[in-house]
Amino acid sequence: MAEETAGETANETAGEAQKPTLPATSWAVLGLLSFGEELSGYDLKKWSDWSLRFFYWSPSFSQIYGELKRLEKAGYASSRLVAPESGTRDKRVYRITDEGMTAVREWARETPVDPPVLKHGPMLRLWLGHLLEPEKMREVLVQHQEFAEKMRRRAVADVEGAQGETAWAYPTLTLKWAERYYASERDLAAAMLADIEELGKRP
Amino acid sequence: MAEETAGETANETAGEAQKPTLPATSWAVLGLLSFGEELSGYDLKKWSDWSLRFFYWSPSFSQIYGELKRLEKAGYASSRLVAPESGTRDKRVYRITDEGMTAVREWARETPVDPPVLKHGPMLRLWLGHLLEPEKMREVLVQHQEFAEKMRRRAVADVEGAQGETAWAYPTLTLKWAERYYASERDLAAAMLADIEELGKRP
DNA sequence: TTGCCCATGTAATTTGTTACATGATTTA
DNA sequence: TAAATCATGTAACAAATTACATGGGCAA
Repeated sequence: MAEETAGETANETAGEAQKPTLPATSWAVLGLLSFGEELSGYDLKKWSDWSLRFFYWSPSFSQIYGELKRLEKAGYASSRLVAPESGTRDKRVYRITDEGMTAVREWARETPVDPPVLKHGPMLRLWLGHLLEPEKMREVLVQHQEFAEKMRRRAVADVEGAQGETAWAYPTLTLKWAERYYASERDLAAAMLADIEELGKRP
Repeated sequence: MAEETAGETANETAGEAQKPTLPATSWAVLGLLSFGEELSGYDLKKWSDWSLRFFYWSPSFSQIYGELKRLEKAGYASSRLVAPESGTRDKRVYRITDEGMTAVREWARETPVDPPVLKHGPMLRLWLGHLLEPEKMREVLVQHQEFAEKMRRRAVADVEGAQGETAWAYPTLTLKWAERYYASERDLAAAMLADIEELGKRP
């Protein structure tokens, strides 16, 4: 069986060096590098934790290290070892190459738009409402609501921090999107709480 | 390094048979079975494709088969082979056990609420706006908008289908949530399109 | 009567996480 | 001066996908 046929036979035509097809996470890491800084794996993790986190899950340290190796092998990034100055251990820092820039630009421009991946644990549990007491359902929703509000606030704070910096115009735009997204998520939880109330009244 | 410390040393205390800690996907599959039907892997995939899909990614066939084996080994589901009647090949069908019911109920009630996992490809690309022409950005957003509207419509259609069936009260509730969620997603894309327009006018 | 889709799985591979190892630096 | 924390990685493992194998019914 084909199972979600998404062909694309990775062909090795003639002698041309074949561009490897990278998963989205690689592009995310290369994207972080595309802003031009020379960064270590640790830096990248930290940065992705507070930027990508709003709309894209932040990969673990170990995966970032792995992706960096892959990107370097593909010629999309180069690295050098930084000698241990006072107060640091030696470490490897990465910088995007010209080919990397070309590749990530191409990816951002040409990749087909595909649906976001969502794994909404709270909704999964509410879908199984026949297994929970209404009280528990409310608890789940309230906690989710609080999470959403917390995220919204963070996005607001970050937007204010980046205000006016034209270099960060697009990241700022996605932060504004995040602000609205988490506001909506919060309101949707409230609406669902109301729906449950309603269901309880006239069964 | 501890890397996202989330301890929980899976201890094998004394002689008591230890409940295995299952990942969310297992619970999703067991949740499908918790409605009481006797179902094959294929059935489950189909059903999850049109129900869970709105708020939880639908696992592949092969993963569902794997989860079923695991659930059976854990004693949460039992299976039997159905002989090939006319027009069918022989197949294995699964049914939830009493222990499975207890376990999934316990999970739904007691598991800590954790944040949804989101991998929003379109936003990732817009975050990298410095790599795209505004025209391309608009294209991405419009396509995402169309996807969201399509999903919203499907949710609406499904809500209508399930109307009134009290057995499906909670699944229906989550469909209503999905309707609003995808409406919001669509509107957020529209708002972002406006923001980009704005950015273009006065740089 | 051949090609195609439904159906049921297993195998190989990739993606991603958690656990572990190591050293240096701050802080109690 | 011991413990917590920052920093940089590797190794082992788990989760999830794609590819492959197989057979039956149906439509051209």
